[in-house]
Amino acid sequence: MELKIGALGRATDTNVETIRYYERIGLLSKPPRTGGNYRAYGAPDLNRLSFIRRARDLGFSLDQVRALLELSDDKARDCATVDELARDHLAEVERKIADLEALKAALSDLIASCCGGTVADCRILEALAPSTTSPAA
Amino acid sequence: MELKIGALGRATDTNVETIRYYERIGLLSKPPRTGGNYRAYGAPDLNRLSFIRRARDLGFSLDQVRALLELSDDKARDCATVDELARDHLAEVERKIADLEALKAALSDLIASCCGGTVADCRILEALAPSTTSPAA
DNA sequence: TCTTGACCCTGTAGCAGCTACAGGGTGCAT
DNA sequence: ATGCACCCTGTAGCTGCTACAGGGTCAAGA
Repeated sequence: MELKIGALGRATDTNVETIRYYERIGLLSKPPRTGGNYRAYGAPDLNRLSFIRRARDLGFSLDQVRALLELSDDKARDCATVDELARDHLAEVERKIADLEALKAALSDLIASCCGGTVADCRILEALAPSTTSPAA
Repeated sequence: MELKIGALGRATDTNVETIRYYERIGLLSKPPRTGGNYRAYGAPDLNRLSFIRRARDLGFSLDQVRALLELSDDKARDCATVDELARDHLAEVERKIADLEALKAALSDLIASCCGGTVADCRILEALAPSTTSPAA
């Protein structure tokens, strides 16, 4: 079972440029080549790339994915590190959500105050503008 | 009232490199220079940069900020466009929150399934790994 | 007067995580 | 023989900054 890069891309829902990029940064190893210098991938590559894509979908950074891959290669190891990585990531996601919630509240306030006049007395722009100091100071 | 770039940066809590960057991309106009070729900013620049920073803090993209600035220059204009921009942005923020919530749920599931063995039977890695097909197919 | 030090200048390269070319080669069908 | 889909390499672009290197300016202190 040999896959060319296009087939691997279709199988994992990954852009071919992205696959080559992963190879370039060492996330995927360089596959053997066919006579015509095409990359020839096998099942392990497919598995590895699928793993990467799932982790990416879950929002892990490439560095985190790299760490997860290394951990999963070392089968005897205690899985506490994996757990920690996931927990750290979860905490990060929660932080982001909190930030966005605050943002959302601020934006909602802004929007609620718009009463549809002209820009000259738009409350949204007013809220963004610096505290009412005369511009020609 | 003249400000050198450092003072403007301190006044608006902005890195000087960022100010120069904003100038380079045309978000701030090129200020006059002193005899020693230093940028000399006035109050309008301070106001404009403050506006930019607040909008950025609210998560507007530089392109959106650019649009807001253009809109606010045209005082006679109907402020519906401003309102629309803000609403679009709010929708975007809400979409991001929803995505992150989904992510959070998936991660929580993952973490809940970890039972602290070795990596060989770590459920987190298992969940990320491709559906149980033999690797050497 | 000289020197130190804080500030300023330009230009370029780097970060994440891809994506999009240009300009060529391969391989199969018609 | 030709067309077309696919592959190759290498490089540059995207967002929104940030971080240099390698210089110039200017005010204060010795």
